[in-house]
Amino acid sequence: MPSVPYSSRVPSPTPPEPRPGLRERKRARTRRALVEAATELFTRNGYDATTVADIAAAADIGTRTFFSHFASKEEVLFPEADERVSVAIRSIDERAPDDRPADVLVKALAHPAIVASDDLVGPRAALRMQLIRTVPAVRGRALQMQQDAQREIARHLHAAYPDELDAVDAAALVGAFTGAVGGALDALLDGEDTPDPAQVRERLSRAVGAALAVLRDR
Amino acid sequence: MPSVPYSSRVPSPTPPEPRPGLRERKRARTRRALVEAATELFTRNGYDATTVADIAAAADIGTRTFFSHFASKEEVLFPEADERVSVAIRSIDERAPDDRPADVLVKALAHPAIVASDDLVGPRAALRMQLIRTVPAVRGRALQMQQDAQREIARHLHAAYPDELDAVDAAALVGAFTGAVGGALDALLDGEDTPDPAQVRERLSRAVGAALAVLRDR
DNA sequence: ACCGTACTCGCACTCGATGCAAGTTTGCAC
DNA sequence: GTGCAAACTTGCATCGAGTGCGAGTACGGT
Repeated sequence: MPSVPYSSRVPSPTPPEPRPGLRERKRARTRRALVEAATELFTRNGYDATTVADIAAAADIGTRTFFSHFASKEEVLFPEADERVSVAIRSIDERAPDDRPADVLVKALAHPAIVASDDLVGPRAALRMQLIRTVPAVRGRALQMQQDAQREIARHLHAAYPDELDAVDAAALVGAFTGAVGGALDALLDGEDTPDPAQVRERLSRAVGAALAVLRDR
Repeated sequence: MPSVPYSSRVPSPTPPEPRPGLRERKRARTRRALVEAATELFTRNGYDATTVADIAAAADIGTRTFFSHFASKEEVLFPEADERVSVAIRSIDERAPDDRPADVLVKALAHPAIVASDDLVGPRAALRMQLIRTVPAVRGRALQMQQDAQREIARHLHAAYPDELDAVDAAALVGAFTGAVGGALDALLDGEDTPDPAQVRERLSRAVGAALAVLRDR
């Protein structure tokens, strides 16, 4: 199995890991070194001016090896799986008996792990957001990941309400929600270089609420 | 001004074109030849197996010239500006006096030019849709275009209702709408290879309606 | 007929990405 | 420990997308 990033060989669905093992620890360290080197170089010299060879060299790793950890240059900006997706999934699975589909989504959005998510703030997240807004390749990748997340969530929502929502309805509902959040976030961060997290969250939930309200009583 | 596609120099907002001129006609013909050659080759051999050099050769044009018509290989799949965006904009500008913001969007969605849009059907559109679903680079590009469209529409909606919708609220509202449509469409075309246009449209509007209804009475 | 400009196109080059075929290291038996 | 297989790293060669440059060609206006 050549050319496919090795990480994909170790899905590790539920942690039955009594001990990571030396090999895996080394590998993780290398991976981390690449992420850090990339962050540093992107910040200092910019995304386009930084080559994959630069990153590998800075991490003291063969250029070829970079691609056994990350499938592409963009990938190094998204080293961890999106926390928010799994939170949304869990919100669906652990729904209250009398929750309507839309309630589940609203509650997921209010979930602590989502509200407190560092995806919007934090040192590396700031760089990520900036690059998403300025580098086409990165933006494209981010949008793809968002669409994948939507599909996944819609799948679960449909499974949770098989009688009331078919697959298409569920996708439309999830799309409306994530679309509202995404649109608001996009507008909200438009001119900002260092947004205040608390303020963003406040403004975001107001805007989403307003959008849903407008839809409700039109 | 090298390397920037020449087409971007000719936005031509409103047609004051008394005569295209030989030069422009030639250029347009070349462009068309490239699109057709690309369509043909993509269909026959697949996207990845077709190089830009192949396309240019098939159109009997220098490889270098391809990039003076299209900024990238993906671009050749989207030769004309998205009709739907301008329709949505026009729907906003020509709104009825008592239309609420959401009404405007709903009406735009029902607009003939959108309902009858060949973006989902037609020979080239089918190829496009298939490649969007299978080739990451194409999907990324399509999603970027959709986000650009959302921003544009939100900007106009905000301008049309400056007192009731600020920029963020407008973006959230438009995001909810387009998200619902996009999500439904994505799910709807999931397994289909040759979807029936009429049926798609019918099912689509039902799903979007359902999503909005669910939001309305949650 | 003349000239400026718009466009074409070949050439050389950079960079991201991949196949291949060694090497090297780890995990696991015995 | 010894030995072996699998996991991982790495250099090398190669391909294709995309760009700067500079020379050539054709159109458009005078």
